Amino acid sequence: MNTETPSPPRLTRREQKERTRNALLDAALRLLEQKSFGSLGLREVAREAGVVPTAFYRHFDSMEELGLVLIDDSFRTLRQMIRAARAEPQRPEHVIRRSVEILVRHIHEHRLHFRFIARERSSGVPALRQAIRTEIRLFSSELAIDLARFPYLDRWPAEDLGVVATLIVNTMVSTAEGIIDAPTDSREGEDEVIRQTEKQLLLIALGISVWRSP
Amino acid sequence: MNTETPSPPRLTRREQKERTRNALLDAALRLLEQKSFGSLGLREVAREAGVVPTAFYRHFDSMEELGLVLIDDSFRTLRQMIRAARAEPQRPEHVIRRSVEILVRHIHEHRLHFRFIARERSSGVPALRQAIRTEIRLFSSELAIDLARFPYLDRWPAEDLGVVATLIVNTMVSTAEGIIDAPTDSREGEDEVIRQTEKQLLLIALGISVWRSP
DNA sequence: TGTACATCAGTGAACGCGCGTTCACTGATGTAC
DNA sequence: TGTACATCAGTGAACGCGCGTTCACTGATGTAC
Repeated sequence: MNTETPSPPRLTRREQKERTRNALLDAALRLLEQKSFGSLGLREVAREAGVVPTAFYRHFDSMEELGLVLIDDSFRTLRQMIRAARAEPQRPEHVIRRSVEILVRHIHEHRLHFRFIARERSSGVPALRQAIRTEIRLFSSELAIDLARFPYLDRWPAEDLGVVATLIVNTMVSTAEGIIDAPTDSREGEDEVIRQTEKQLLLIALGISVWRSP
Repeated sequence: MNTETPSPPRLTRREQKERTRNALLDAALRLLEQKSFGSLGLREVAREAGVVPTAFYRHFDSMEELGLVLIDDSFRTLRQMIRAARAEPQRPEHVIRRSVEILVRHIHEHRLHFRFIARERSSGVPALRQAIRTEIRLFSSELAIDLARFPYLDRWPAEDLGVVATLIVNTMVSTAEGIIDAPTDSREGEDEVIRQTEKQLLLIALGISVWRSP
């Protein structure tokens, strides 16, 4: 005898709605592997998500709103990564290697998010571009604060810390782009990118060590 | 009495064709200020250029072909800039300031080209992205050769020169993006970008001066 | 627990529109003699 | 120089298609009693 109730509602209305919403977001992310957000259509996303076009409007007012949510999600996970990285104790001589390692792992785990951000950072959709710029600037500021915790750097003027932070973030962004575009199967291109990034960061660190603010 | 022939053909067929072709390229560049190439339509470009959609096919097989021509044109003028810059004698202590100055002037003179390149560098149209990446890589290689002319650097391994060149080019790309997005009227944002770039390049130069290849 | 009603996520038809591409054409420019 | 023909850049009508958005709907889930 089957003791389970015959056909209990597996999902509440709320859960089902959440599920469809995520299906739409995931569908968009998947399609964004191949094309830019500006040329991505509402019907296209709905089709990929397996719902009828009009269902889209139950979740988002427009494609732009969906795009902003994607940006939000992308940076949320990125911030989680940073928080985790900050929490673990770092021996100074390993900071570079370890930071690059964490970044690379995170890129692999959130490849689609990173690809989306990298692509739309300079895109033609003003609202998205603006939102991403703001997040990256925020990110630089936080890095500047982290830098100020290092001995010697703690006496630097905020402006110079900002300049250095921006340079480091730019380098990290290039790294991300390099890894995203490297073919998934071969690890060679990726290892090359990693070595190059480490050298670049080392060069910057050396520059910092002899810097005298003009 | 009018001594001029009444209605001589002002333009040969060839010249007229060239003119329309340029009108199409210019129209596309103008439209690309507001949107990405991937979402730019053939009819849109023809309309902006003042010709009928079908006339487009007399000049390009597809939008993609037009895009590749735009990339070609953009980098052609960039290479002219570099050649001119290389020709003038540089005193080492002014290299950074002078290089940034030249770059900034060139960006102003070819704003639309730069905006296009900056936008499509990470875009969703694979053929264009690929073409731009190739050009930028070429550009880095040339810079690496230039670097090898400096005393001290001439004894560096090619790989390390490449790493440094890439870092410098990345920084210059960021600068270009910053200047392109700064509002045209106010010079404040732009001056800030310039100062920041100079500091970043100086930091890199300092790093170079104490670098020992591991 | 059972019933009667409200809510609302997802459906399906319909709309007007701009798209890329085809085709036969026109008339000014170019060329051969 | 003049004439007769060839070339071909740009035209305009037409096509089928996918788009974003509207609307009235359905039927399962939620709620009040």
